Amino acid sequence: MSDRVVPPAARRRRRPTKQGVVLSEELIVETAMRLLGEHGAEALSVRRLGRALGADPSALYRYFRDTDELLLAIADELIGRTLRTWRPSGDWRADLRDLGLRMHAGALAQPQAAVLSSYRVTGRAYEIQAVETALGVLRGAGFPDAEAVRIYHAFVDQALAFGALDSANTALPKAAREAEAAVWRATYARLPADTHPHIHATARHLVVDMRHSSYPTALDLFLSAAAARLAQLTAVGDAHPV
Amino acid sequence: MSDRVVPPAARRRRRPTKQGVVLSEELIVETAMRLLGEHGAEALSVRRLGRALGADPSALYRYFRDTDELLLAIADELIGRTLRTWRPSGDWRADLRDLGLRMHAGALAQPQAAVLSSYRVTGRAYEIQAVETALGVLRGAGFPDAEAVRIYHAFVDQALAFGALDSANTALPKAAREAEAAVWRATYARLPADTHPHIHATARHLVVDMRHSSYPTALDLFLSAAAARLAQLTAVGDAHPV
DNA sequence: CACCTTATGACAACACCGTTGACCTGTTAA
DNA sequence: TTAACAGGTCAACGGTGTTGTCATAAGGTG
Repeated sequence: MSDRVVPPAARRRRRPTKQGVVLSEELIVETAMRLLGEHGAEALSVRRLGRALGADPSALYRYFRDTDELLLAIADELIGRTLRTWRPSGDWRADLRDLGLRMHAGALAQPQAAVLSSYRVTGRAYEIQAVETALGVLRGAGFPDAEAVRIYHAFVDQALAFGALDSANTALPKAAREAEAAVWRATYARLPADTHPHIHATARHLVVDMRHSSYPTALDLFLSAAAARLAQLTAVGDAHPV
Repeated sequence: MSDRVVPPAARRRRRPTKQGVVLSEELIVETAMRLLGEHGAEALSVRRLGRALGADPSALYRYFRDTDELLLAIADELIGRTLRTWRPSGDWRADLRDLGLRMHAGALAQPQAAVLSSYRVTGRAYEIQAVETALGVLRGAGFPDAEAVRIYHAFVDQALAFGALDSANTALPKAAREAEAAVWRATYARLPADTHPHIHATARHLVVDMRHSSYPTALDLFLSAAAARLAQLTAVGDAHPV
């Protein structure tokens, strides 16, 4: 059955479920995100979602072709929330920095959804808007098209990848997370100087540093390198004007 | 039943299965990796693995507490393989570049194991060895301890994060992956100039660039920035010698 | 050699999962 | 007023991870 899903625009009959709930794409996505936030990634199944909504699980297939399409809708909503409050200042470096930090924070706000969706291309409205915006910042800064795309790609993947990595860690069961923190104190900090000189010498820093996300550091290094590259390109451009 | 798994050292009775196979932790991990390599991510289930081994699925629970523990065993083997062939040249930048690319390639070689293990700290032998090695490269290059740790953290997280991101994409069902490729051609490449000027102007580059991993770009930017930072630190160090 | 213990494999069952074809019914447009 | 049909429901299929129970061959002991 491939024509089960009716495009949102064409929906007109809002028939309530047995339990009196009127379904909609928005309500389903909202409920899914609530489930994720409350009970973790494994709580998101078609059946559970149906139960949470007060509808038969199969009713969801009138709104999403399959679970993957639902996941993409969740991802896009996440992007939308991140983008909604962002305002460009005109300084490309500050703008990208702000955007990156917002994406990262947005991922951490919904770790389970971020883990499941960070590596997907949705092709949906918010995502398109985000691409357009970020590309605009880079082209406005003076990056030539090919370079703007390269830098954009690395920038957005870096934000998504770190967001997912840190989200996955956040979403870990409490016991596992504490066990990992203990490893740095109990294992690494106690390695002797003769077998592990470098770890031994820096143990103090490792214990402190490894607790936090390294994304801010990675982001700043990224922006520095991008700025250097822009300066280089501009210099060449000036030497050989079109 | 929590004491189902007998520690490998205590195993003595090697009773063959009905089909004449003698099980072992190594054989199971090997077979799992072969299965993954041959038939993709979705081919790895306890039942399939049992079938491939010529044993009842439940027999695997004598060797691994659950599928997660099996996956960590696979991941550990993966780390070992990645590190085993790496040799430092003495040029810190080339060495880090090589290490990063190897980690990334290693992740892509076993995508689903990478996805599930990238955000974990194991504290096991291979991991410790990797930390010691990478820290040694950075300190050898002249980074002061605190800075070496900062850079190390960002470097390793970046490699892991991109490895996981690209792995997750690789591990996608074929249909979903093709759908994503199509989104760039069918959706993004066709946006009109008046509503989405930046995407429209760079569509040609986007279609080509978004197909590949952006890790090499991100890695090179990272190394450039780190080199610049080192030069800066060294200059300060020379100006104010201890 | 025979006996006993027990590690380990096999079996069957459980509770889930995503998905779909067939059916039924309330909403809506004509 | 009514007929069409969108959309909710039901039941089923074939998969999944996991576990309680049982059978038996391996290996130590005498």
